Amino acid sequence: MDFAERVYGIVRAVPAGFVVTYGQVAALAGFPRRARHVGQALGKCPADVPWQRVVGAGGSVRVQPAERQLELLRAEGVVILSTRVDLRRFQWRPGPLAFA
DNA sequence: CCGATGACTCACG
DNA sequence: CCGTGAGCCATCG
Repeated sequence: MDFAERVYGIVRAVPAGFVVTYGQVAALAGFPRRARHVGQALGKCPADVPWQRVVGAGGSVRVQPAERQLELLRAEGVVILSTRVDLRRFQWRPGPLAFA
């Protein structure tokens, strides 16, 4: 299982209406220092991967143009506060058995 | 092989 | 809040 595959598996596990950060995904994948590569992998991910649910640390959107991602997130109920996702309420925390 | 690149992050001013 | 700079590291040309 390579890095990208793990990333896709993790992102697919994020429920609609929630988001995770690049660094968080990298850590969950077992590679805490590869936040940048999460983005690289998402750039060419399969269609069934909800890439819009991955944002930068602090809730910032790094995708250009950002409007596209913001639109998809709003559509699933995520509240955007002036170009930033309200992580306080929408960051997903994997439960103990999320990946067992 | 090597340097440039980048959907990152953090510290500082 | 904004810009800078420095670590980071796989991928690309």
